[in-house]
Amino acid sequence: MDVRLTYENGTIRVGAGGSDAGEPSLPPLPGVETDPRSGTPRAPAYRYAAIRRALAVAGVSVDDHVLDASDRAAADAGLPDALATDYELREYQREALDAWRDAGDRGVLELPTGAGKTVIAIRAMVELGVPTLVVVPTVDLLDQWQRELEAEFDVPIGRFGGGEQRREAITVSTYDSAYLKAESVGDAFEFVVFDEVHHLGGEGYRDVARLLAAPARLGLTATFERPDGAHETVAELIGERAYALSVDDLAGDHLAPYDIRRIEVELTPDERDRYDAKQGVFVEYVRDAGITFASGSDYQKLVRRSGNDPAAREALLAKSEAREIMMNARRKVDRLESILDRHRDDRVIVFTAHTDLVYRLSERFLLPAITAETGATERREILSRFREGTYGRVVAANVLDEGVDVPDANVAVVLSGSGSEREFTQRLGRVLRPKDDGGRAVLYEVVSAETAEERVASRRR
DNA sequence: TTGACTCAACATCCTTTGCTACAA
DNA sequence: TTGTAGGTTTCCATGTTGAGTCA
Repeated sequence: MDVRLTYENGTIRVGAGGSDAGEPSLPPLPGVETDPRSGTPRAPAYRYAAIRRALAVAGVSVDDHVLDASDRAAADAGLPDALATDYELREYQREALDAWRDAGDRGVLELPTGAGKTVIAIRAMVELGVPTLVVVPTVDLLDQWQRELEAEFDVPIGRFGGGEQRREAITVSTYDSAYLKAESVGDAFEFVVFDEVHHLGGEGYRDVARLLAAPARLGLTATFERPDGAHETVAELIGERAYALSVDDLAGDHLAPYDIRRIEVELTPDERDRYDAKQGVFVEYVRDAGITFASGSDYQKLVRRSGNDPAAREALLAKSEAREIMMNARRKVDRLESILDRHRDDRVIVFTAHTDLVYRLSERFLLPAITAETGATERREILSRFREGTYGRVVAANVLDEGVDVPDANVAVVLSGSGSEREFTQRLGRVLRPKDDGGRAVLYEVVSAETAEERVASRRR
């Protein structure tokens, strides 16, 4: 018996081979179901590798055409000979890559920002020598990867995203463009790299991984686990976490040593009155309605309830106002003044959660500001002046957390932020590139005393 | 090519407590 | 009596991004 495998719009079609007519009697194959309309057995494309393994175990001979497009692309580009690198991996990078290869060329590497995840992926591309798709969350990262790959390899680099749709044997793509194109190019790559792979947990983005047939899959992130538990879906699509290092494993060695200093400020009497009143409305509603917050999704229940329960809506609005009061407290701004004084000669990034505060700080301390409203040109200008030293400090909302090439700094001030461990790790990562003078980095965390922010702050650590 | 705009998607959003209806 | 699941079928608000459209 002989089974024919083909790729079709994001699925693997399992059909009879040429040797005998009719449907073959198949061993149980992972993910394969019979399409009710056409009567054809097929599976989501990400099952391709598992199907191949199951058929091999059952001793079934296979007529495999799934990656024909990938093979043609490899031949056209002269792969694998065209891929080479002189770069020597550091010891932990080598260990990480070996762990991934031992896991069957599948899985996620969890390494802190600045640990050199890109070079590990490039080395993996050289070792596999097959057509590869690199998927990233932002256009900024798209540019960075394209530059790196063009510097390293002597082949044209394709690009999906930022207004360009050009496929090559080695191609970089945004998650959004990959989502739009996955069905039509799912058979053209044998290896796929997901940078900042935690994004793949999003409802829509996970389809990108489902529709690609690529058997080799590498996920890169600094923070694999997601509060909503969706990292389990990522593990199913990409593979389990194969290797992990924390910031502390590398600090002092390959990353700068650092201190975290927590500063508590009191609310002003007026802020305290308003905060207690608003927070009280929320807490009272939660208590009366008997809502518990046993799991993360319980908050969603409250939000849904607010759709037709005016009291729930009022409670949420009150909570939102209370949050704003504690996060933008007046004395945080006063405290920032003394921190900026103390670090006159250092390179400082100030992080906030709200854009209003960014502009207030920008006005009061004459700091260049970056928010979502800052255009691409102006943003590049500010970051480049920060890089060359014209600016010694910059203030930003959540913009600089991820996916942007931010110049080196040695002092971070978190005036406000969410309870997200990911956000905190990313912000810390902004000051951890090793310093020429071997100096320590410092992160200040400014928190309003006796507010919910104390809980928020401990959650993210 | 660019810039301004809209739209959709994603992420965070969290108190110190014990209800109510139904099935086994 | 005891133990367990409950329910919705999208979304109070703010911030951020990429893609697409149009001038």
